[in-house]
Amino acid sequence: MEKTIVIIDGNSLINRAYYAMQRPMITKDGIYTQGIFGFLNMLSKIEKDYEPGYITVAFDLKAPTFRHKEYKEYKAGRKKMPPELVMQMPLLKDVLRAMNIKLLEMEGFEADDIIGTVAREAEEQGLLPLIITGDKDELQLATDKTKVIITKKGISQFEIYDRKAMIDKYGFTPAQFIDFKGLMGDQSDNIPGLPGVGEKTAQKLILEYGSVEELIANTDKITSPKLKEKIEDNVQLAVMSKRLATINTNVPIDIDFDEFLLEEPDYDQLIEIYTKLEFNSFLKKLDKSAVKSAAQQTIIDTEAIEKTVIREPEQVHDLKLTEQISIKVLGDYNHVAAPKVYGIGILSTNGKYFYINCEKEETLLAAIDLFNEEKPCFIGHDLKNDYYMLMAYGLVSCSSCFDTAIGQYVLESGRSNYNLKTLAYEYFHESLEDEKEFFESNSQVDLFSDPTEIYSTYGLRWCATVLSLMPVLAQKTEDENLKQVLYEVELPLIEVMAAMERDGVTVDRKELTDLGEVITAQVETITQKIYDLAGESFNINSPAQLGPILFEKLGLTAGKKTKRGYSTSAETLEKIMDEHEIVPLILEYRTLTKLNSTYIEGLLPLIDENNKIHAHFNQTVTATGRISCTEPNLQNIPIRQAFGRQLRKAFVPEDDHHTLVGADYSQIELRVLAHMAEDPALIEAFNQGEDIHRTTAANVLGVPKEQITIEERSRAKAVNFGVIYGMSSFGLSSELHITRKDADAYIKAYFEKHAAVKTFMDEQVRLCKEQGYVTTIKGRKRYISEINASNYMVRQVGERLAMNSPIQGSAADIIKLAMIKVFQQIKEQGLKSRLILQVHDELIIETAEDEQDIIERLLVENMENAIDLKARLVVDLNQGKSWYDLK
DNA sequence: TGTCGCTGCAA
DNA sequence: TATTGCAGCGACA
Repeated sequence: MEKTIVIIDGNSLINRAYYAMQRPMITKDGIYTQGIFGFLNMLSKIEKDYEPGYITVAFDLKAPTFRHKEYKEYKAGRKKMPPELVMQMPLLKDVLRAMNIKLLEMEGFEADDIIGTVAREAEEQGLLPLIITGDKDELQLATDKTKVIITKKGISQFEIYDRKAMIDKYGFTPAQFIDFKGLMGDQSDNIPGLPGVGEKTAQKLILEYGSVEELIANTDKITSPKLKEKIEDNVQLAVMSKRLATINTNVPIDIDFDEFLLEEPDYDQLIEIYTKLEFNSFLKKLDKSAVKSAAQQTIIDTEAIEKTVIREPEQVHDLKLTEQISIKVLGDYNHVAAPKVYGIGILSTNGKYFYINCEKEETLLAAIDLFNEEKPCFIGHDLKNDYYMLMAYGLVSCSSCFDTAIGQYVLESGRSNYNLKTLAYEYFHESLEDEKEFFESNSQVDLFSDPTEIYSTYGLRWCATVLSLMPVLAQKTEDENLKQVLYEVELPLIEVMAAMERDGVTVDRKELTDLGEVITAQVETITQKIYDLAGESFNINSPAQLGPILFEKLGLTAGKKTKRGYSTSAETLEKIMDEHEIVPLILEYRTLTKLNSTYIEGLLPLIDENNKIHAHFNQTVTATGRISCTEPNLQNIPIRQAFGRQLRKAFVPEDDHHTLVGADYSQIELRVLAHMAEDPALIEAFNQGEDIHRTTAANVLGVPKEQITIEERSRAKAVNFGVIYGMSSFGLSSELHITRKDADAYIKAYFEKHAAVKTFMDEQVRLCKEQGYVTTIKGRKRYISEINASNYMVRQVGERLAMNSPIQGSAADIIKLAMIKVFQQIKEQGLKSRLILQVHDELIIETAEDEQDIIERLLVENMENAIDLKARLVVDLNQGKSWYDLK
């Protein structure tokens, strides 16, 4: 049987792949990969579909080819490959070499010519050539045996041509395709062709005369005098164009078909490069045993571990724990009802595994007693979950030795997935089933069977993976100077977050529903008015419906456009407030429905039977180091508008014997900036207790502070914000509704008065470009791959991130340190009060009546002294019977 | 049902 | 064409 030989046009295919990908792919180290990724996908599809026996990839070299010698302008003016793609070329070649695929390239010739030569010789050897390219020129190589695949839209679709298919589609043979192109020319290769002859005329002439030569010999038969003249005047050009378009199938290259035989890849090399390129999906497809043996680390072998299942409380008391234990609590919890614990898996550092079956609550309580007495240091993955469940049953001692999710987070705060399964694969090339998969593949149909075995085994696999990961991550964090942020900030914070979640926030259900009713009534009235004014009823929430009504039916002035149509954002509508009375009504409708759906309807189902909301505080979400909050997000409860602020009346202490005490940092980010930039004017202003925005205005405008108007102060405030965000004149101008020129002038004036700030910002950008990341006060890192992008806009984004992240991230470090101290002291002093919320620069403690003074002092002391800054930290205190009163 | 774009809330 | 988030809704595959 004849064997297929796949011959790939490397440059063409990676180009297609690069532009076909919807979004850029980029690794943590800033390597762009989407071209390689698309190329490999295409390659794997071809290998699957055609099962070739031979394969090779041809590349162009930079050196000029014989075509350049013939025609200097050949390929002149062609758009250059973007650097993001250029940097992928050598990497692609590395991958292909690791796959043991022979690469072909030759000075003086293009990939086309090599491909043509290989195809011709392959046919002579009795092989079936299959050419893969995105370049239609190569259609001329099609024969009865040689097929040419042209990629279409993206890389997943393609068309396949042999000689017959060519004739069917174009009406002429592959050889005539060259003549066709000789007449028509080719803009992308800068082949001139005949002036004034386009696709249609060229097609007609070829069908009539068969070739360029025949055409030239028979110009007398051409009826159109103009066309005849054109051809006769440009005979040389047509001949040269044809020659340029002709692929040379006689390149003097040594071809040894044995080298093209499909081979096993060099696994070590391939794995190394896939890992570098973060091609986890391709890694998974590789031969498993080969992948595992190539992993640098190995996972603890669970088969070799001694397993003990414990059911009785007495047995728990006899357990001997090591100082550090890897733990996995198996249970169910959703934050609305009390969590259920099925069992606890414990893997000691001496290699013994215990599974505590907690079917009997006494057994669970005994385990928690044991933890509280022995105070082991826990090692886990997402330890907060384990703590949360155990705290519900009385766990107090939660010292965290390591958390592999958080370890990875400090190494790489930008990623979206910290699943243990994912990390196990990345570090050990080991496939670990997640909980769902594991239980699906192991659970029996018999409902009465004891699930202990499954839980126990799952717990062991989890703990073993965690324990295997810990030393690897510990070493990496040490190598990257991340010990401080990990061990002093993030790990001690875990139990604080778990406790905040567990204690929850009490919500006055009635306050919420009452407000909801008021809103609903108002929404009804407004809706009716809007329908009347519009002359029809429609979905006001749908920009797609609202847009046409406002800007077509009512003829209001349309502002910005979005991808889908008219923008109906508040910003746009505010500009046309006076054009029609429907506009303010729509804005009001928006405000009210937002409050209702997000903050009333959204909140109510999350209240548990004790009137508490247990939000999820996430420690591994933000790229800067802040905490985030979900289900619900309690960090964006309205405050700015008086009406929305009412919602805060629903957030109350759990009973009459408690009050809420809130403490917020005053201008923490600007103080951090003052400190990091060592700006004398800012430091002085803060340490003198001045109103910073007023002082900024006075400095920049050169006017005494007393004379600064409200307006001037508010502008200075926007500028101060702008500085933190990595200000652009465009951003400032749109914020302040002033011209870019004025914004520019303001920024310039600001940086003249605060030269140290300017220096600091420039230095952050410079450092980031040099090392790829920026750091905070506690050494937290943020990698910013955009910083060296060739695209101006992307690079600008990178520069702003480089300026903002150290500030935002340091502020996050500081409040985290304060939270840890506050929490520890509440615990040490045995206080009844509880830290229940953190909102980036603010902490809220549900305070027992008789502890108010001590809590207030504790908050101020620990927050203001969390860290020593050149611009001192100042905390404002508030207290009240609801969150609303904390103002 | 899942995903994306738009919109809007907070620091 | 200013930083970090989360969520509801409508539209669409």
